[in-house]
Amino acid sequence: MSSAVVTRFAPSPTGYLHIGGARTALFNWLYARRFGGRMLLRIEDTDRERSTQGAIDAIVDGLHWLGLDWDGDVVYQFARAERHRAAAESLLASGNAYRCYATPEELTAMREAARAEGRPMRYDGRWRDRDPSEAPAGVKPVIRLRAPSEGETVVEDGVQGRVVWQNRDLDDLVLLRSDGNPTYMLAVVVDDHDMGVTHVIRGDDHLTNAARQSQIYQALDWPVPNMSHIPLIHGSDGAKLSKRHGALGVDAYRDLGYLPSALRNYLVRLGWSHGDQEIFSTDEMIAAFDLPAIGRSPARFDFAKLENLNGIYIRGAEDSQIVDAIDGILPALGPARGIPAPMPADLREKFTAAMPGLKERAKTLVDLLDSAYYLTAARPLTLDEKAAALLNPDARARLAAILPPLEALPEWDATSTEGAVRLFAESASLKLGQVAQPLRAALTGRATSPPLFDVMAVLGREASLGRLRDQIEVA
RNA sequence: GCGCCCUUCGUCUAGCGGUCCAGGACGUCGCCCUUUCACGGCGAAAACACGGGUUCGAUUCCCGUAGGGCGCGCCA
Repeated sequence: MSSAVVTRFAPSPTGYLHIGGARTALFNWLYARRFGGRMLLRIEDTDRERSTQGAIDAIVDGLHWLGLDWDGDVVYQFARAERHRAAAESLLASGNAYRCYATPEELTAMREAARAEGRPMRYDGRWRDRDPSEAPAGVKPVIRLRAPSEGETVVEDGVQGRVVWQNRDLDDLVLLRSDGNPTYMLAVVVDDHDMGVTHVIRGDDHLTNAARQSQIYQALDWPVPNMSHIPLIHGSDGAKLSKRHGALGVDAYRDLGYLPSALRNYLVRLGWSHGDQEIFSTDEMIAAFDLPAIGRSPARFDFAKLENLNGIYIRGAEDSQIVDAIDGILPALGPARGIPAPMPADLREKFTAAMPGLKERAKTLVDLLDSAYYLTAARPLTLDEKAAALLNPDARARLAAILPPLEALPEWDATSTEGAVRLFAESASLKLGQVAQPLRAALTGRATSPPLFDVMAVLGREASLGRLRDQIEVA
């Protein structure tokens, strides 16, 4: 077993963990788990201007929430700058790199001229073979890779297949900046090598980088890891996923009421498939996951399908798990609904009691919270005009007439709500629906509301039939 | 502009030369279940971008065209 799989997830901490990154992390995680390997986490914080601790925390939290873990300590790329510099120096020493004294202004002018003349926008190699003695005074050089100018660079991609570039189309990339800091391109290669990464799985926006990185590996005389470039996720209009599409942080999906299990399932099926199977438990995904089954075309993000999956996962979850999940998003959603952030024990009890009915018809936790409105509604509840209108005059009169005698009815068993409701209806010589509709409206104050049985299940635990009557004032 | 990648129902996809007048899922529509909303069941409409090849035979292989995407920074 000399080839144990090592994958890595390497986000740059310049924002939240977005949905595309989450999928990349998931794929790396699945691949490592599938082949008994390890997944490492590396924070690419070499851009000191844009990297923040808040972003690092958001990424770590996001991974935790999604249920993705990593092996070993987190590697911080910036801390390894010395090692990267050494690699650049060795490349200089071996003649595989050279100092370039072109100034940023000069390079910008070069690019603009190239664009204007319709030529490829590449570095022209003006310092590639120039004698260092010609270096202008006062200009700090960068170190560039002396990339092969002829022949081709080939990447045997696990997803894309064999991809070939003509070396003449690839220019001499910068390895070390003039301030002595490594570029991403150098750092990635050195880190992946040092960390023993065997499989690089990332978005296909890195496909071109794969060619250039291959050249660095070759210059360093290191073996090139297996590369797999997975297609990007696009918005519903086919354009690159952006804020307006749902390129939200995973924390936003959590607050939108999605379950991590559902999001994982949705994400794994975006670009990857296993026959006709749509629902995968974590174990099933691990057992079935493989790179060749990943498609090569970009997938559009579809909230409707995510919602459907989420509903399936909500219905299939344990009641207590759903309550826990709700508790988790209360800091974000509770205040607006008047629910304190750790849920009080008594409310938790009500939620749990109502959960069987509640989760049956919710697509998101937010839906569920909305339809559980009656759990926290102020009592007594009034049967307002709107609600009363739902009851036909005849039924309304009979309901009003029958209310007092309800006192005489036996207390119902909270576990047999349906029976109690039927008893209630029969006492008033009304059909079940005739009672249910207005009663539900009264209890929730909403047009579309949770089914009567949910309401009763909870009220039944806290009130006798008689006390229930007191909670509803028929206008 | 140059390079690379992609192209099956609205969307995610199955299909790896004949089993395909193309299968599954979401969504949509209809019916059933239910005196609510859901859930569930049944059913319907809905796709191989276009043009050339190769082949006895192309959704499947090759080449173009069109369309889309990504990259082309001393960002990552």
